[in-house]
Amino acid sequence: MSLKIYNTRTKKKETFKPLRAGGVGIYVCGITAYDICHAGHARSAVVFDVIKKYLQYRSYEVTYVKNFTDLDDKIIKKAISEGVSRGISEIADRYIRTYNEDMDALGVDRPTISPRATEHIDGMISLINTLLQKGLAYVVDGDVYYAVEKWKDYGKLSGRTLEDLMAGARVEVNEKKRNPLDFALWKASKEGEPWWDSPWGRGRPGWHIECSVMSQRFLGDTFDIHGGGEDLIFPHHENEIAQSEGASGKPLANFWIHNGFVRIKGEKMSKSLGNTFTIKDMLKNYHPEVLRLFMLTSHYRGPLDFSDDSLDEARLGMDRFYATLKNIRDVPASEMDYSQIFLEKLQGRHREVCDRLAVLSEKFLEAMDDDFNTARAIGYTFDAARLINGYMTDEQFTVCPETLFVLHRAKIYFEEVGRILGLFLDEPDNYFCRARDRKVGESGLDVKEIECLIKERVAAREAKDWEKADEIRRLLAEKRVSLKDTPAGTTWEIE
RNA sequence: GGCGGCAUAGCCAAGUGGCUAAGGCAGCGGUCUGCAAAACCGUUAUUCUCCGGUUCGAGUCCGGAUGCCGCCUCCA
Repeated sequence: MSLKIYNTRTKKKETFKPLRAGGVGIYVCGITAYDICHAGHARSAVVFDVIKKYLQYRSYEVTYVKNFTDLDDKIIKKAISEGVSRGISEIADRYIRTYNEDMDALGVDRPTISPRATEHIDGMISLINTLLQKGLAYVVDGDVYYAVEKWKDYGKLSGRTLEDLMAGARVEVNEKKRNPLDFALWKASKEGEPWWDSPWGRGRPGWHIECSVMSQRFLGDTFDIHGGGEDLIFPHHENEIAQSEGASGKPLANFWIHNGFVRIKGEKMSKSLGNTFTIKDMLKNYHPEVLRLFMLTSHYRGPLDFSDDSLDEARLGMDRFYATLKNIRDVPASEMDYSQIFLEKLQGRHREVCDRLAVLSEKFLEAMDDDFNTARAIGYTFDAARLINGYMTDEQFTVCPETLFVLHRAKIYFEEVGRILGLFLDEPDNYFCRARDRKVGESGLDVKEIECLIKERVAAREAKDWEKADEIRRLLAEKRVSLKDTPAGTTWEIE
């Protein structure tokens, strides 16, 4: 089996081969730290987190670099509007902190390296110098521009030619530029803006140059995977290629991966449309793994439409998984020893379940190998849940060494899948309590009162006083509390 | 205007030219259950927006039409 990845550069799925056997270098363009993160940031982060986790599962040593843009017009604007004393770094620090909180909550692993643009100004100046020496850039009044006409491959990532771009030019008029498509590598600072000394006077870097410098610094001239949201294909990544390849003469990245956008009611979610919702808001209403499951049940390259209904649906799916996990865990394993059970010795249903689980496990990996098809992979995982539920609710089911062996296998299956997707990491009881407690908080109900009534009902049921039991059920139902009688006792939740 | 993507059941969503078009949610029938819930079993697309073409064979490839969306301006 080999991993295939869709490469934006070639518009094809290609077999993945790392430059260095056993190791993979990934660079993903990170956030500009000037505001609270929204669902779009979450999607991108989760997608690349799963890609990273899967590569690690496949035994690659992954170096994952994701930058923070901590120097930018929007940050400057925010600092000015807030009259912040320490300027842009205070703004950037604040939003980097909230970003990290959000990512930790979502179960997104921290990157291997998270460099900040302002830490690499020297590198940017030296890269711009190289581009000037190579005749790919020019200086005008303290600004430095990249001359796109001098770079033969300009447009190769986004599939556009200079003529295409000219034809559709919606570019601001800037008389300093020789070609309207030229972009700034360095900008002379205006009054009140942060600045750094450079051979071209006091100024600050353009947007694209930081990624060229930081990726080269940590991953080398050429590395394996470069990723980001699909909106970055043009101009950001196109310009990165022009800068990096123009300077080094070597390909920047072998694979370009771009995730699709988050939408609301069919429209792109974006700050300019004002239809964003933040990660923090979503986490108030949903378990983080519900959000992950939702994002991973459609393919990373396609659009993903967020709505309360679709998130609620994802929650039901997640409930299903955790119910299965709870059932497995609640089997009284006690002291029963199954160390003498081996797959080869198993027969009948036990053997059949193990075999089918093994097939599902294989199919899961096949799906992941096919351009990280998490949607299909999760489909097989639902099959596995049904398989195990069926096994456990069968009337022949009894707790015995064979059963424990099979359930142990199931547990391993879910752990393996969960490690790759970043799911099933919570304790089942905790998962359900979190959901319930959240609702209790909203409804203002008294937990002690509810549990007291449940105790009464349990007693009534033991006395086979069905009338009283039903009366209590009805009483609680009026408060939107629904009861479930299971072999392990009565549980409750809020509708 | 230039470039590109998408269109699959009531809804969400996979689908790599060839066995019966994954999976989830909702619905319906059943098993189980004191009732209920969960779970399980069965069922729900003779067909993949429409029209042509290539092929022994197309949801999948090609051309066209329609509709929706994105990039070309900061954006994940």
